[in-house]
Amino acid sequence: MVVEVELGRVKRSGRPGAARGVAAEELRRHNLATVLEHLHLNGSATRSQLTSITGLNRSTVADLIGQLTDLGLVGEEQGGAISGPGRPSPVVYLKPEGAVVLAVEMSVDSIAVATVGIGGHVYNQIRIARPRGHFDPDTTMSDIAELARPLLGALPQGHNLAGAGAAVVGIVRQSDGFVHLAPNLGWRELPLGQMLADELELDVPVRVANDADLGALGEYRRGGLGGVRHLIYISGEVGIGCGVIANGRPLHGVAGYAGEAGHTLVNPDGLMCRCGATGCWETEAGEKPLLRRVPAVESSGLEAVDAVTQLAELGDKPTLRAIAETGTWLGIGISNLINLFNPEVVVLGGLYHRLFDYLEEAVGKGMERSLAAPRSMAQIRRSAIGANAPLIGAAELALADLIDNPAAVAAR
Amino acid sequence: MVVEVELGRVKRSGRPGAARGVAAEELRRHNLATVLEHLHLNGSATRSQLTSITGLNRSTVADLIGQLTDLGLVGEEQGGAISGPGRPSPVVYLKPEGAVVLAVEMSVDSIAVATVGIGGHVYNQIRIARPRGHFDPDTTMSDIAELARPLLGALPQGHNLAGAGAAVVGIVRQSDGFVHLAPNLGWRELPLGQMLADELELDVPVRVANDADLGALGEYRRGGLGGVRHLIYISGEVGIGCGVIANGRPLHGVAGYAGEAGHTLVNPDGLMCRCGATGCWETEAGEKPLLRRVPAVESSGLEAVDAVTQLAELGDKPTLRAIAETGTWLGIGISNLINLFNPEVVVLGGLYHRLFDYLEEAVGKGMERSLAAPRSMAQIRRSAIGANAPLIGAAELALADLIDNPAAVAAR
DNA sequence: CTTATATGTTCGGCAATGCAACAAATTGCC
DNA sequence: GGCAATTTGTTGCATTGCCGAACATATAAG
Repeated sequence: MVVEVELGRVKRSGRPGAARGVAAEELRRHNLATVLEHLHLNGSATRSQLTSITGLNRSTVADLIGQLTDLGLVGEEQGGAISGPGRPSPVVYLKPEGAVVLAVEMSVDSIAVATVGIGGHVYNQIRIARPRGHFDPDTTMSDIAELARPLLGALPQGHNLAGAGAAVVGIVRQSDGFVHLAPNLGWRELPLGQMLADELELDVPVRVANDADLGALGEYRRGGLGGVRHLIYISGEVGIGCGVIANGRPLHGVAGYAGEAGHTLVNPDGLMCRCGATGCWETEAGEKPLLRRVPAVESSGLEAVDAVTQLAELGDKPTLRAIAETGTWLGIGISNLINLFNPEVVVLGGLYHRLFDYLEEAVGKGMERSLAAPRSMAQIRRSAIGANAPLIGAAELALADLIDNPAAVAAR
Repeated sequence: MVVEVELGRVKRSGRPGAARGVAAEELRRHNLATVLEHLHLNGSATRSQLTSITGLNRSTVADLIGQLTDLGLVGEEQGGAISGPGRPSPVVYLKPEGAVVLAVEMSVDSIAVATVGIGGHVYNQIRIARPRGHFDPDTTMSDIAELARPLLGALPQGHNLAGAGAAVVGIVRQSDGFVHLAPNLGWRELPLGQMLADELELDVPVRVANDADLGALGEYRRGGLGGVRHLIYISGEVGIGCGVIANGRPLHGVAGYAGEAGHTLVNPDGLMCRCGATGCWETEAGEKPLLRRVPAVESSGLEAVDAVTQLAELGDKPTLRAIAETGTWLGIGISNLINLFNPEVVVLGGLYHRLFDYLEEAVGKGMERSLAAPRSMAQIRRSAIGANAPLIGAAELALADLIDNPAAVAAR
């Protein structure tokens, strides 16, 4: 059988777009990354397993593991694995404290911070609710710093902080973490990456990305999806956010606007959207239309979506109908995405994660309009990591730098 | 400045999905591919230019060029380049006969064959019209073989046939050229790659892909778009086909259905589509709705779209209005694609290429509903290579194997 | 206790790139 | 015409990194 093997990425100085050759050191970087990524995604493995998985020679793998050990990223342990005849192979395990990242999430109605070690170990995590509305960016930065401080203080002795990642509800230029627009926070043209770096006073790179894109990344890398390489993550907050992983790679478009599915057309006869156009998906399937369809919600004292959830749990018929109607529109929009991206999995996050049980059937109905073949390949799933998908994704984003080039990053 | 450098792909035996390490030979493959691809896309370059472009050492580049020369793929020439002080650097040029491919296109109302050398040199090309309708696959295969024979015979002495590529109006599994479905040709579940290989009796690999995907590839690689890495190609034939290049890579989805934009929803109040759903994009913006909107067309003796074109050229008001209405719907669909993919360029091919001048304004109007920012980055263009985009793309698909691994392929 | 088996370890070989020194070919200046 | 400055090709050696073979080690099975 023949499979395609894809080498990783290097950073090198040079002008953008130029075709670059590579030297021998690049081989090493790639092979270190291959081993480390396997451990990160699949957990511990014996040396002999790593040998067969990478296809490299025993002696090469031994050398690679030696280097990762020197970098403080892995350790070895005798006798962990089930063994047959022959000399037992030691189990190689990750040391989470060898590479820790700070993950940050700036969502519509909460901010969250977590410390995460390589392998996905979450040391600590805090999320605090915030009322919706526009926040002064500087206040938000200092709020985050205040949440982060105790978490960083609680990390084990001798840990190695390797980076920070942040998810934000807005359009982000990933190269430098510049936020073009975050309507739900009232932010425009903000050098968020730099601001976070300044405020956190950490001497590590800070990466920023869109929350739905990171939700997709989180689900892709840590959602227990096995070999899935094509997935869509749909997050309902105020609007509808959408992150796409195509063939194992996040889709951004030229400036990070890719996946703005909330403002695609599904109903020309629909209402006017806040974007100025008519009939956008999120005006039919977002939070606002859901609440509009539940008459009882305003009379309750609860936060709106909580009230809907509670009514649904009580089996309130009008509420269930409202959810179903919303779900049908959700499914209609998903059918478009299925036709366009032919994914293996569509993960529902945010609002849809909470209401999944009540939505599922109606979503399936709405999806009926998509082409039968791609629909049959696409599985609709509730988010496995729930509300934390963007936060986990932010950690993955920060860890990716290290995993791509362990020697360069861990050496700092 | 720091740029990302992406290494290419290798073929290696092993189980799919396994993380593979790479050895030294892989470096060479990658560097050969880098040099060859640069020449293929940008034409001749001096050795010193190649040195600075690749970032490799002078002596390494000399060695690489030596190997490509031995493979018969390039030659060197003194004095071609403008020179300043210092020893002049010889110009490295491609020898198109060093790697020739056969390109095939099976479209709705024509079939075409071309012989193309590396660097994009088209030796010969034939296209014959066919009435629409369902064709026996075997007849089509022998028709293609008959067209191909004289073209292959006319190739220069000592040429090296390196592969064949085929574009087909249907859903294709690219790994083995298996056609799931080609509704406009009446084909289902057809091992087209194998059939073509058998019929053509060429001892080279045959690659098959969807025509819109290859239209996108053709425009991307040979459409004179410079550094554009995000583009969408929209081909109007009977339906609407759509090929996407995202960050320089074709988007296929898990089984090749990605880009089936023709059956995305734009108008719930619209007509029933042949796919069974209502309000699909192609029922508003495809060829059929266009013809439906031109009352005069049936009374003319011409082939339908030719008649429309002729009426438009004559300035017939009802026809221009019909085209504009179609164009507006086309633009509405494009606005969805712009929100979802954030491309730099949207190339209009097929039907829309022919009617571009009459469509352009209305398309712009339809696009107004997309988000302002991604819209402002997306340029709508008429196809630069016109009706041949899928055919050129088929050649590029076949040449890609060689470019990715010059030593392995050219050695045969 | 022996044998078969699988894996770690060591060391020499090989492939590919980089580097430095030198040679060659051009421009420009006198 | 000659010479310096500049750029690039060429050559030989150093370095990096992977592979393979031989050997050592640790287990299971009989």
